[in-house]
Amino acid sequence: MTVSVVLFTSDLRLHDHPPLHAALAAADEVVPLFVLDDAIEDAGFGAPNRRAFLADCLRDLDAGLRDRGGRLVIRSGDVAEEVCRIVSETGAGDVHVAAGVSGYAQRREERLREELGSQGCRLHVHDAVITAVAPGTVTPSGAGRDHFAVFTPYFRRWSDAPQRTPFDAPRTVRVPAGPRSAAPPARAGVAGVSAGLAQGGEAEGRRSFTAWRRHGLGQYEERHDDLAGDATSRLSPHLHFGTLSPTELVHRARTAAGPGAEAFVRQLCWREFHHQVLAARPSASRTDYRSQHDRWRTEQSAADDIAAWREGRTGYPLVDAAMRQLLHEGWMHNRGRLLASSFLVKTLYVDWRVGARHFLDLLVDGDIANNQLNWQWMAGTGTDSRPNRVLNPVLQARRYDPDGTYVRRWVPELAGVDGGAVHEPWKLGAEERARCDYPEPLVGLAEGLARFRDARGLD
DNA sequence: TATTCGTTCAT
DNA sequence: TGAACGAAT
Repeated sequence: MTVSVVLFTSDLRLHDHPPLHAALAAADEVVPLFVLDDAIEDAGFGAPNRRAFLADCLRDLDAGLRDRGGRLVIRSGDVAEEVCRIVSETGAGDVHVAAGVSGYAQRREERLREELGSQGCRLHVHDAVITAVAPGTVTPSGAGRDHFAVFTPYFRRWSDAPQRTPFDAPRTVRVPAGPRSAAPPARAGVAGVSAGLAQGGEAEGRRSFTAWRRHGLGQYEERHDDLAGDATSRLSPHLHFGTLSPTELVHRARTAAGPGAEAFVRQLCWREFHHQVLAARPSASRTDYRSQHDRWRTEQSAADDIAAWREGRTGYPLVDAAMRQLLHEGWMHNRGRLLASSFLVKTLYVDWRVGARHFLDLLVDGDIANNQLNWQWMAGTGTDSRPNRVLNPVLQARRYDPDGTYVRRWVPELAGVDGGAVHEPWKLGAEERARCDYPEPLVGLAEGLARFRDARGLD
């Protein structure tokens, strides 16, 4: 009787799962294992919204495995130690895991390789699980370059890269009776969760994608930047936890075809672009990818401004609406993310790491590669070739929330102001102004711009 | 084969 | 403005 272990990480699904597929093909029995890693808690990355979503995912994965005659084995502690323990309990000869890109994932892989090797157990690291195209498989043609720093050429090459046909979910999974499992964590047991947090799990992810593909994909190109329309796929948490397979999404979007599908695939590629940058430069999660020699304002020197930004009371309605959506849902519209991050780094001139940390504390899809590199993009220290652009929240509001619906949805103090006037409450008459309990702008846009341009040494 | 240069393009 | 590419050298 041969036994293999499948270590689930951010790939909490049964459909299109190469490690599971390989393990089932080669062994009589498989131990599907998930380890709640103490290291993640200690590092402060166990944000309540993601822990709650993760709880949904683990319950659903366990349910899916039980439907197929198996179960999920859940342990907590140190990942490498727990894997080794399962290996010695079951006599497994092989461990399968998806390749990851973060520093954490790379260290985990190294430790597994070392410790399993000394136990005489083989480690199989599978590419193209967390991304459709594995980082490093597509590189610029010039010598010595290990990753793309510009999106468009990457997109072209990524689009031409071969992709496997998605695997079906297995019909049956035989799990040895021995290994004990902790009960799957309950979402209800997590404190501090956003009231409007989405539900996790593969079944929910597949249901969402199917519905959105039918009703949202066709108009995605025209509508994805419309804040009030809320017409994005909202699949980011499922991609983060791997309850949906990027390979399958690309495959099914390409089958659907059309401009909406192309625009959607392009966005999926942005995620992979950031993954391949981080895989090549793991330090970009903490330090400037391309330094502009900033002397950022910090947690200490800009405490009041930062608090106002976090709580959604900067006095700029669209920024505040976006920040309150984040607090309430643990998720933010992508256009809001760009605007809110530009405001913090460019207008308030606060260190991008402060903003990135706040987003990671709340975002259910909070992902090191996407979050940190998008923040660096907006800070002008990332891969943007126009590092000094500043988004004007009023102009952005006119373009992406022309009639103010998004603002009124999230900023109840302004719910009584009609139309686009809601974006400039400082222009309201004294009487109407007095009726809404809404703050004055934290800083003038011209003043913020001057500070930024001065700090960057621009004329 | 390696370097340079013009062109394209950019969340 | 700078990255990427491909053509020219």
